[in-house]
Amino acid sequence: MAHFFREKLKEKGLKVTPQRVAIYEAIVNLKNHPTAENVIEYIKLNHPNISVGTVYKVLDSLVENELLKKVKTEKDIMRYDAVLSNHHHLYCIETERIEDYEDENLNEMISNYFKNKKIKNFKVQDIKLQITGKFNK
Amino acid sequence: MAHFFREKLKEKGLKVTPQRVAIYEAIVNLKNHPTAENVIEYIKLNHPNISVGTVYKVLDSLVENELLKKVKTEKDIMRYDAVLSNHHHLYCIETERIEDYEDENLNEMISNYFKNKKIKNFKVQDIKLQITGKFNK
DNA sequence: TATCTAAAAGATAATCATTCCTATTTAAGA
DNA sequence: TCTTAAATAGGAATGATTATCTTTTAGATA
Ligand SMILES: [Mn+2]
Ligand SMILES: [Mn+2]
Ligand SMILES: [Zn+2]
Ligand SMILES: [Zn+2]
Repeated sequence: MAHFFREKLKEKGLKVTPQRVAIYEAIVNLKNHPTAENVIEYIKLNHPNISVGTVYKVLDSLVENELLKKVKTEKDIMRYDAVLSNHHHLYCIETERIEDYEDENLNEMISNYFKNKKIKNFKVQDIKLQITGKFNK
Repeated sequence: MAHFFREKLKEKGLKVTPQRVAIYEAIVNLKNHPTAENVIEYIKLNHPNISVGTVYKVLDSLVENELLKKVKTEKDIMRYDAVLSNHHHLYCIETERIEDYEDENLNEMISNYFKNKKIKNFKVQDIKLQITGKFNK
């Protein structure tokens, strides 16, 4: 589980520290694309002396090294994602909930569409859907 | 130009103030989905006494009343959009540039796709593409 | 047109997520 | 085990945003 992560750190020349492992596991376990604060709260249970600055620095460096991604939101609080595979997001219009949405057919349809239809003056690297709406219940 | 805006304010029961008009025009003219700071800088040219708090308050209330939209980003600085029609965004991976992308065929294709393919436990209200990549120079 | 008043703007302090700084600790290679 | 560059802890600083309080004003009314 954390083995993949340790290997990735080594690949990138980053030291394997308990803080980095804990922060990564927090993101994986918390689901719902947690904030730095969510991560700190979660980690403090088992790792009470972690420093806030460390959490922010680690999150930043993991994003930099492509072990995490940031999620685009309309808030000034950053949220993080441990799912690196190509997927989309469901944004709840009444809560802060953000869920993953995987859909291989959709990916293919969009990728086909942009194989023909080029956008002028723009080289596409990645396409994600932000699907806003309401969760049932 | 600003006539539409004045009418909309009245509809919503909001007073038509010079500050609101100036802020709205700033967003329209600046393009590139400006930040509050961009707006303040722009407005100060013709309206030197505007208060920072007013700008934030007005932006908030215009979003609330659906005269502006927020743009989703990975930064803790909010950006605003005066284009209300259904459109997508091109995000530059190396600069802060965000451009509008309108594509009626694309909208139709996606809308058709989700007419059949329902997402379980989720009622879709709006779908936008965030297209990341690079602008040609 | 002058008067009235709730809403809005201005000025400035407070908040709080994030960043910065630096002394101390530690992962990991020799 | 020793060494050292990298990382962490702890606390101060930053800066976008929000809150508070006073003054002004848009627009309704007489
Ligand atoms: Mn954001
Ligand atoms: Mn901030
Ligand atoms: Zn995700
Ligand atoms: Zn736009």
